[in-house]
Amino acid sequence: MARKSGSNGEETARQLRAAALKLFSRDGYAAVSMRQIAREIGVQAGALYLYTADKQTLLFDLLNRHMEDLLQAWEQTPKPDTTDPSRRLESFVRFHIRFHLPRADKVFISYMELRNLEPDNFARIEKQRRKYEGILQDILADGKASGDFRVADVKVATFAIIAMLTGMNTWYRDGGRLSVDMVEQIYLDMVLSSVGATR
Amino acid sequence: MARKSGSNGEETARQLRAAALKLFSRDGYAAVSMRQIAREIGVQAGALYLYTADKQTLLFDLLNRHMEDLLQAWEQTPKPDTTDPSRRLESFVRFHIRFHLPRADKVFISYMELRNLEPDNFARIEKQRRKYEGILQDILADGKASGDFRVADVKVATFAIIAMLTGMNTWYRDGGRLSVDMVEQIYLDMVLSSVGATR
DNA sequence: GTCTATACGTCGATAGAC
DNA sequence: GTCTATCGACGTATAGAC
Repeated sequence: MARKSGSNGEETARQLRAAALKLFSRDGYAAVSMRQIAREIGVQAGALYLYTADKQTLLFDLLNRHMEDLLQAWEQTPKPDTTDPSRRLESFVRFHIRFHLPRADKVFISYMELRNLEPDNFARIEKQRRKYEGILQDILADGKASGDFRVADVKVATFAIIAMLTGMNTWYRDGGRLSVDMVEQIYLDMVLSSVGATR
Repeated sequence: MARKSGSNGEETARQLRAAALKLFSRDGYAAVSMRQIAREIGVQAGALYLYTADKQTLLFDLLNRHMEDLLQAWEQTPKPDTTDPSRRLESFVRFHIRFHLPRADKVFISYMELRNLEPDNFARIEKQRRKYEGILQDILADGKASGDFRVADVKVATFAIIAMLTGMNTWYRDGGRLSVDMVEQIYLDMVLSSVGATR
């Protein structure tokens, strides 16, 4: 199974994605060269092309994997055994925070480097993003219909809540003043309040 | 006063900033070349260096001017003649939306290109940003102290509200489904609710 | 699987003519 | 104030040796 030498196709491919993620998130896609990425993992620039068709594909793979992981993680999250919109919203908010907080780099490039995707790749990522937003949008729509939420516009509320939650990544740091649990509770309270959820 | 020829120092400098803003916001600082900017305003690349020391200074000037405009605009905004925290928060929210919505490009690069600032420049912009956030933070702290707001953590609430509001720029387009006034009212309601403001 | 070498283009910035 | 010409460095990507 494993190769005998210090090199291994799968392992190098993994290192390549890790190095690209690190450098893209720190310096930005356009500012990072294939030479830098190669240096980071200790190979020559030419060798990278054994693992990726080109730089653009490397970026797309990172974003695509991230969105697939996100959607799959939601699928596999146990759902509350209730139709109560407030409990469903709570479940979504807690999931969102717990998925996004430990993945700051991936979340960051998924937002910042969208414009560096070629049109076809951009469309594919956007489709996944809309699917994720649709989860929240459905919860808000149900809560509005049932009278549990006071929401003037479901689409706007969806954008507002996602922006609020994802903004957490810009300031949260491990070992800071607040624990993940505390932050989670604070944001949960604000989100529920913002849609007038009965508490 | 005005020069007689087709060229004019002040005017060219203005065109330079406008072209840089347009291209940086569309393609990103790192992806835009000085040659592209020069082509955009119809001069040669070398001529740009009459108006800016280098590319980095050009970026810093854009961000610095934007932050100065923001802080100055707030200074000049009439304040409600009341100490009611809800009215002060309303005033801030309306100001934020009306200032940011028509300046999508500047807001965008002020956030996206922060990492392309050299350390000294970054520190200066961050200082201005913190000053702006302090305005909201003070309002929330006062509202919490007076019992008008239910806010678990003032700093977190500040970040959450600014993220929610600024996120508007990622989706709002002129001539869309909702007018500025409608969007303003929707966000205002959500912000007030999120801090449990008495309404 | 990784290397060296290289093709070929573009970069930021400067020098000096006009 | 703008131009042309140019420097030296670096960019992505490929070819072919080992």
